[in-house]
Amino acid sequence: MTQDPLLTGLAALAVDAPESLLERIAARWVRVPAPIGELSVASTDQGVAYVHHGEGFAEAFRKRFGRPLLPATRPPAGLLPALRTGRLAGLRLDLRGLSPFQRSVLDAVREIPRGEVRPYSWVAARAGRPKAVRAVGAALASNPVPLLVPCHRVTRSDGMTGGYVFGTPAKERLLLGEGVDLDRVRALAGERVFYLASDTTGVVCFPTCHNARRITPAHRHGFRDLAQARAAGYRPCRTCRPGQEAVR
DNA sequence: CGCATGGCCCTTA
DNA sequence: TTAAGGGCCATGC
Repeated sequence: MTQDPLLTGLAALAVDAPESLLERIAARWVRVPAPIGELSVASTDQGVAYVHHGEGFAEAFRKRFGRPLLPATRPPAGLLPALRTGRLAGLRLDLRGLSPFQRSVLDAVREIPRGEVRPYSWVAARAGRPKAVRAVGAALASNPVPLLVPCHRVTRSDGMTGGYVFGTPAKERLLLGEGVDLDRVRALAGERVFYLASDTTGVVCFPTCHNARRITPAHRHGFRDLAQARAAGYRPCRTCRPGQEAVR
């Protein structure tokens, strides 16, 4: 018998745990529709922690988080709109457990607008680690919340699609669904064009930047690298911010 | 111009 | 503690 108040308190909890304790410890899961098929989504009391596609959701969750998993009665607030519109407003994410580097990578990825793509090197620079390009790839490979943090919008600097947690084909389907003209990106890359400039605005952009898409053909100029664009008198677009990545 | 090869750096085993 | 390897990148034939 102990009179220790802490121990007696803990013993009481074990017998009669308050609902809040369960919610602190366990995660809740739901299945929701997405453009690439059904997703399994796990949330804690802090927000969405895990998005899974395909088989083996429960096993993968247990292996990664090691906490109890219970069914939820409904999707967490903001999840369905976020999947539909790509807007995260009103949706909380639980990204505890990620390293500072991973978090800064995901923060950078969240800057990429729907319908546009950026290179891995751009993400590395925005995350404050311009040379950690491969590490960005590794960090995105373990992105716990794909689609919500849109890592499918990060593509290779040579114009190829690059890898994806849910497979490259899924990545391409998502991008096409958002209106990214992958054929055009590839055609430009085939001509070694990775930047587009407008001689009416004097601005140079990534090809998928919404500003670049409005350049009239007569005023459009393609560049292989930013140095050449700068030499021709163009300054980087303040929206898509080319030049945060390493020079080609 | 296509391919190979170092380089880089964060994570995991 | 260290070593190996990854959703990459730039260079050099």
